[in-house]
Amino acid sequence: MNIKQLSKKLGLSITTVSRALGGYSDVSQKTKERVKKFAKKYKYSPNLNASRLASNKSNTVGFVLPLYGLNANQLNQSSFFEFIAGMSKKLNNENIHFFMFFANNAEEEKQAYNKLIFVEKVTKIILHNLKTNDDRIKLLTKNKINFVTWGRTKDLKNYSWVDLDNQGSIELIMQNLIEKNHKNICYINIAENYNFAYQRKQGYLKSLKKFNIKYNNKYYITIKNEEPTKSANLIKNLLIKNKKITAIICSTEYTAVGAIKACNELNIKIGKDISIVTFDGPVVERITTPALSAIVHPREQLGIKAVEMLLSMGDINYKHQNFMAKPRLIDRGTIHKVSK
Amino acid sequence: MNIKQLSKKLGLSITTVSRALGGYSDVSQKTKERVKKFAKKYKYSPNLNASRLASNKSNTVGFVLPLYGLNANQLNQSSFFEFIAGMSKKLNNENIHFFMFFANNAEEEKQAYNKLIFVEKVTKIILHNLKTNDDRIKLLTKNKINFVTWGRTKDLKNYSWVDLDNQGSIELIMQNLIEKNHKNICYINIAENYNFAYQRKQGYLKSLKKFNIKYNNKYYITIKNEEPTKSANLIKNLLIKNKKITAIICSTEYTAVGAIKACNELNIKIGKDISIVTFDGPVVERITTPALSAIVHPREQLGIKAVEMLLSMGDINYKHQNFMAKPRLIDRGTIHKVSK
DNA sequence: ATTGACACCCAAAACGTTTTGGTAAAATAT
DNA sequence: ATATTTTACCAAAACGTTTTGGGTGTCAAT
Repeated sequence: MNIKQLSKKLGLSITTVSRALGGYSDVSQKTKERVKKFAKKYKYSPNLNASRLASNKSNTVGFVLPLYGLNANQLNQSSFFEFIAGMSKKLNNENIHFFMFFANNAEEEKQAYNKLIFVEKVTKIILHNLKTNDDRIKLLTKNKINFVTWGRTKDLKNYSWVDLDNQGSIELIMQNLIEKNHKNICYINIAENYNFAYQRKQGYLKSLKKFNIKYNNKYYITIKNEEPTKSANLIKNLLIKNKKITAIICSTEYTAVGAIKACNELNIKIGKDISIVTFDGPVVERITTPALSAIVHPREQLGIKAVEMLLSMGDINYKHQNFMAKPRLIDRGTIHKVSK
Repeated sequence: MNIKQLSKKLGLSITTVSRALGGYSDVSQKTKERVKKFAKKYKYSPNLNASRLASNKSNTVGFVLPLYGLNANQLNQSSFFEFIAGMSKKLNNENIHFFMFFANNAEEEKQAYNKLIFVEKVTKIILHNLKTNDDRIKLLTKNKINFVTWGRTKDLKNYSWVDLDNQGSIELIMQNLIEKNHKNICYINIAENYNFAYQRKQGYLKSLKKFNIKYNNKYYITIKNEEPTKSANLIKNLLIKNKKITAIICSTEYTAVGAIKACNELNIKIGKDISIVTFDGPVVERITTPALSAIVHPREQLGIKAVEMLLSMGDINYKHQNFMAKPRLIDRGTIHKVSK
């Protein structure tokens, strides 16, 4: 069933049918309803290719998912799923399409963005995994693509973003630990060229300052290759050399796996001899006894907000917005009190 | 740059340019090359909407990813990523598009398939998470959609599939365990209405028979809600009541988390007092000391094969094919030898 | 010299929408 | 009663491709 056949059935012109379905005001209420009823009855759904061609609007949000590096064989995949779940909830409601490219390496990722813009002619994109300086922002701005980022660059100019409160969440952990008399707190971060890692470091440093604890550079480690066995060894070394350490904060679930492994091998009791706190790990959180304490973020909400912003960008008087998710610290019992 | 402008630059008709780029034989080799050179030079890429409208071909493979149930907040997300990585490698090469819907519940999932067929007008779909009897196969067959399934129904009639060797992989584990004198082997499965769970059960039973071990119904459990704490409690109970158990096979990584937790809490040493084997868990595998032994599947290869089949379905003399991935058992040291 | 086959090219139609630029009739204002 | 505005509709053009159904010129065979 196409619009021509439908209009014939209705005894109306193609124009009127199209405009009735589009909700235009130059069609009477009565006709609109009749058209919609018929469309439903005959299961008419406009040919998207024709519609997009004619209107020159894609009504599609683009997204590139890297399947390598930070995201490959790693746990934070679940964070993507949550974010995507949020996006798709909003998009399904609004009847907007969602087009995703998958990139198996950096080259494909770059290509994917170009394809989104120049081949798919998508005009709305959600960007994520931001670097402290991110070329993609230039590319999108230059080509007049509406975009919202999930994450931030160091320089926050002229774009809309949603993000976790990276700095705030580590401050929350630090405050909690320090209130329990922890002074020798390790933070195992990932490479700082990811801006969220950079922000978390800032939070770590700021908390130390706030509570008058001297920064000890042995206590701050960045791990590039997150392979758990490797991080386990690093952390083992750290614990052997620095007996004073009473708490470890892990930036990713993979690192937390390493920390657990290290503690097990050294026969250090988690939640008794040492506190471990991690970020958003759906599985590892629950593996130890007691279960790992963790920062939890409403990632789905982030996805919803991002799409909301993106869709409202059509308005002429749209001004750049941002949304920062509130972290929650769930103490499952791996944060212990240290005697003074 | 559109085809009209490009043809003007070339001094050729629109037809010839279109057919040159399409590789038709009624354009001279020389012209073809010239056209392609110009197309590259001026970064011409055909308007997909116009092209699809005119040719009535979508050149798009559809996929529905459920974000609930088995897949939500679970680990086997990584298995999707691997499969998708395979698909996208193949598709990116072939310049075929990949359209994905995300479904947050059963209703949305059903809708998503309908949208793929009737709105997006996709003619090729990859199906997964098959039930032992699966309605979707009827839907697709009825609407003449080409499809390949990842997984199988109980009834294997008239479709092409790729799959893990579920039965074979559990037989592999069983053989390995039994050779090491294990006789009291538990298998923790998930709900049997997923066909892969059903197949694995068959493998379990077959192995027992083969080695003349009597089936003990206390040793076979299915877990519906895979929440690790719950499985941990179930497994704890099991171990307390059945002291003879020397090996546990876990069907999913989440269950393995439960098993690890149970053993830790009961102070049973994994790899010494008890053997644990799991399926394809990228993280949990590596958390224990020694690391969990596991069945590993080449899921990426599965994705590649599925797409290959799907694309070759254009041929008139295509016959249904299937591909079963070979499992590997990686013994990382959690399989111990039992004294006779 | 004529015919047939072949290589190479093209104008126009078609795909199914949306949008433009109207018109006629009805309602309202003068 | 007439002029103006508003309401409700429509024919035709446009979007950028692919496909159809040709055509012309060249070359070899007769």
